[in-house]
Amino acid sequence: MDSKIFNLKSKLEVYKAMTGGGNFGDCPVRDVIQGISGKWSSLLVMALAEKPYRFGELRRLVPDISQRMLTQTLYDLQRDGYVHREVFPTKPPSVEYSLTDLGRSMFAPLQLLIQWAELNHDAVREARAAFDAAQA
Amino acid sequence: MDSKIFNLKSKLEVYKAMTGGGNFGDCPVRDVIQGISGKWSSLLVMALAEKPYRFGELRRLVPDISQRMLTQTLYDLQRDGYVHREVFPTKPPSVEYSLTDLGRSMFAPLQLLIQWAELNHDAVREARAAFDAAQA
DNA sequence: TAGCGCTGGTCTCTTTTTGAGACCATAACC
DNA sequence: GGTTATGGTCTCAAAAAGAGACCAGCGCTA
Repeated sequence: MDSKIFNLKSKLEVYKAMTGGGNFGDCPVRDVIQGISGKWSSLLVMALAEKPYRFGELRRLVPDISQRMLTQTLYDLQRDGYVHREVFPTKPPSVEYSLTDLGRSMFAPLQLLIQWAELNHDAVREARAAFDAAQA
Repeated sequence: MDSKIFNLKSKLEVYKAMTGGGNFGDCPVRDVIQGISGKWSSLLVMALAEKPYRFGELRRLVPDISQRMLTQTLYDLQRDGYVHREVFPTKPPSVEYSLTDLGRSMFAPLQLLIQWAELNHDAVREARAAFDAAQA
């Protein structure tokens, strides 16, 4: 009932006003963040932010993803309203995925995080190396 | 082989294997993003951005996290250079976790994503409901 | 002095998620 | 008739996450 996560949220009202009433499953941050923090979500959103892609194109674009996870991640992104899925009646039928307005809206802040990642990749790699060296 | 955190080492081994194999090197974004896109990472970084916390405080603050995952997530965040871990020789010894400069730097864009999540939580929930209704 | 709790973890066991890869129906093309 | 391409699904193994017992050391206190 009185989740401490809500307390955390309260303490973080430095950034926003406190919202009343909340319970266990109602940690908005985690609810939303978890939907886009999957292993492949950000990568796929990043790709679709560039332009719409078809299933096979995405598969070739992100070769490390398994077909199964590509299907599932796109399904989840579609369910959360970030991605639009359209089937074209060609033969064989092709399926195009594109960002919705909500998806584009979400990509704006996500892109900043991605830019940070690109800029600071070396720093993170160095931190890892230093940490592993210290542990050995 | 690191005897410490015996049960938690597999992720580390994967990291090492992939770093050695060069797979992650091909995608800096995924390399970094994956480190902060874990289920609990953003929540813990968010908490530590407010002020340093001790292990037990974090556990009480985020009661849904298991002690095991709290240990591991903090370990991973420390390894990537976002979090500093300091042991104080009190009795019993207490451990304080705080953000590093790199962590604070990363939190800046992360915070924007969190703010987006708070603002658009309702839109995402509605999208989910609509999708589920359409599927039924 | 024998229990009890607090500290920050670790260990084992179970469940959920992810990964690897085979399989499928369709139809055009060779 | 076999090959290619489409966008998937299905199964099984491996990895990650969750639940909860356990641990050592010290202070308290009964």
